[in-house]
Amino acid sequence: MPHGHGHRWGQKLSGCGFRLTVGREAIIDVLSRSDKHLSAEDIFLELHADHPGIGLTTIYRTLELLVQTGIVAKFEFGHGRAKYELTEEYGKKKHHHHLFCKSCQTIIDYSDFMEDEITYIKKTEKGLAKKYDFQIDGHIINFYGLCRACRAK
Amino acid sequence: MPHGHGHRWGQKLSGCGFRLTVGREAIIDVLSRSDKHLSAEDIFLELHADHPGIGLTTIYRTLELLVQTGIVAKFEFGHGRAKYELTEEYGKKKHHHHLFCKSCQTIIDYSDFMEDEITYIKKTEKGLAKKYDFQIDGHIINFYGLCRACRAK
DNA sequence: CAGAAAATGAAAATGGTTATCAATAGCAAA
DNA sequence: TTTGCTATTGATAACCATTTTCATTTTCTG
Repeated sequence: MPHGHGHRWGQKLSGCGFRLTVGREAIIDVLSRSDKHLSAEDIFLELHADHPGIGLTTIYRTLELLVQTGIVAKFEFGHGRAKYELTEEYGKKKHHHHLFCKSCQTIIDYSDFMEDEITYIKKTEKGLAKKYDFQIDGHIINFYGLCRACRAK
Repeated sequence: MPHGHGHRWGQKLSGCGFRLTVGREAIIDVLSRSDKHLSAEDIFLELHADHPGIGLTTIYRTLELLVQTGIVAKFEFGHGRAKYELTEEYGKKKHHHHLFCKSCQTIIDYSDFMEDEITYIKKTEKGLAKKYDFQIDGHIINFYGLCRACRAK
């Protein structure tokens, strides 16, 4: 097997002319093993035990690369710290959106009610694309509110 | 007429125990007159001719206050600079969402297809609230893509 | 109008993210 | 396998939007 082509993401990266490095592999590995949304620093800390050599700079650079190549999705929930997770195509999570607690900043993934969403999104995308002459590549749906624990406070 | 109660927002602010100041009035005025989404700096520059005394700090502080009191809505499109606009209740725009061009960062407001959205949102909010025991206060829907001009480049 | 408390401006601090640059590592070709 | 070109990296400094600090000014109540 050609070097670095053991994963879909490896194929994708080398296919785009990027090199397969231990840092990149380690970062994707952390993302693969986690079911949460991780910040750059989360990843840095997680990695630091096994790979003390990998600096924050590399994490940021790699994440940007992975976002560009469609391997990772970046989310900003308005609390000043971007969060990352593998995209549907490269991760193990299915299509989902986010429920964000404004108080404790917990993020809940949900995959419910997707039939309704897909219907709505498809229709809206089509209409918007036509009316505004826009090529729509993606969408974000976030619900904001208070989780049970924070309501009790 | 009691001092500072000439506008709905004035009533809201003083009703919440906040003072009516020239700075706050000027900031809301800029937002009222604009039909775009303004950043703190946009507002600062716009204000600087008539109110050279109002500093960026005050803009940020005031915007936060206005967001807290529900007079202003804050948006982050992932390009590192928050944008603000009056909420439906205090502005003149009706319920709308945003189409964001990833290339030129233009924001298009759209109010189309709202019937579909409201149906979908209502149903989903209700379902999510129940399933995840979440009190949902709001939602964000953004579509990302490329506008006509940027596709031509 | 006086006094208490809130609001403000200037300047410095913060904190996440990005640029710089010399050193290192991946990989294609020999 | 070795070589050589280049992409990649780490450390550090720079960035830049946003916050904090604190002394001063303004608002508003009594």
